[in-house]
Amino acid sequence: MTSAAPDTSTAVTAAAAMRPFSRSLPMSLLSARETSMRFFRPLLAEHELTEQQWRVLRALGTHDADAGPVDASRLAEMTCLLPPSLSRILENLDKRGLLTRTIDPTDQRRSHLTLSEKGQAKVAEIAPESERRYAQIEASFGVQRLAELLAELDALTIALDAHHVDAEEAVHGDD
Amino acid sequence: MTSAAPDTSTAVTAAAAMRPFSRSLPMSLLSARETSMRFFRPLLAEHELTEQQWRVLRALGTHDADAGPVDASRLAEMTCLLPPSLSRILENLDKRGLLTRTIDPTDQRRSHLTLSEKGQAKVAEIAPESERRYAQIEASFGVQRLAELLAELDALTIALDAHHVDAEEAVHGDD
DNA sequence: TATTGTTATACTCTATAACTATA
DNA sequence: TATAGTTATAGAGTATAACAATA
Repeated sequence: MTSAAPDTSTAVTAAAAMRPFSRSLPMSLLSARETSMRFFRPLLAEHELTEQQWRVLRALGTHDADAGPVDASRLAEMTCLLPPSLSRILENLDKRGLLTRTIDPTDQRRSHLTLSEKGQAKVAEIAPESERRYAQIEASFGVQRLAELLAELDALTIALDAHHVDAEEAVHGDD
Repeated sequence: MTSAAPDTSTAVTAAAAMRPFSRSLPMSLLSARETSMRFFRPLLAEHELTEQQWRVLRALGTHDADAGPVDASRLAEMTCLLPPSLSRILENLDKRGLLTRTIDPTDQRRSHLTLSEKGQAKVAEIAPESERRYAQIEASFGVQRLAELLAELDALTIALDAHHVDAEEAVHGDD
């Protein structure tokens, strides 16, 4: 190679130095999520629910009451939704009568969010078919194998979250 | 239980019968993706790229030329984008001079999509810092452990995709 | 007649900032 | 002063259908 080589040789080299697109974690996670969501999207569409609305209903529907009441901040974290997005989803579900909001007596800024009876019925209506489709996923990949994959995914999330908590503390540490 | 039991008892039971929200595959995949994307979002924002635009650049940048040219259909599949979304992203990248489109001589409906020199330079500019952040993920979770997780994710995607290919064939089988 | 890709349309979510009410 | 939650705003992607050009 001589100095007559075009500038782009650097670019090509550097791009080629990246891990292949197909072997990147975010992409593998997205592909896996897309293929798994394909099992559920038609079902949600039948019930006129977006994925995000369903996440909220589902989170509230299976929330363990022993774990304390759910407020908007906590629900946003659970469902991977930003507060403004959640706010509008809650407004929508509230209008449809699926949601009950009660103000926290000890802190009037907070609301305790629960499913209304209608909301519980909606989840109950969808649950059997949802579980049936989930069982197809388990059957295709193996129940045990899927359980191990879930455990690894959760371990990854915890490991990486710790990373960001560190970063956040560093920011506040400047105060 | 008597006939006096309220209707909602069924609802509550069925909702409780669902797997916990935190143990559902789509949710675990989403959480894992969110935490991993947190490593890259600030970087992409610095370069004024959305996640989806970056997926396209990245797919084209590391595409193996031996695997044949990339057309829009194939790129949509690779990047998990719907054709209309991809169409606008390509328009955007084209306007920014990052993209080259050449019409397939053997089928004039198709375009062959590649990075322009500027596009290659853009990817090369971002790649080192992107790889640095990826290395942090590997360090947090373990290189080997992450590789195994990726392999399982890809196996899952293949297993579930086969499911949908079957379903699609069944539809066309009615013709 | 089917396929590739774009355009049209309506809706939803994302993201950031600003704001209100409460603590 | 800080926090919980909503509202404002701009922008982008999602999803379906309809369309033009090509095969």
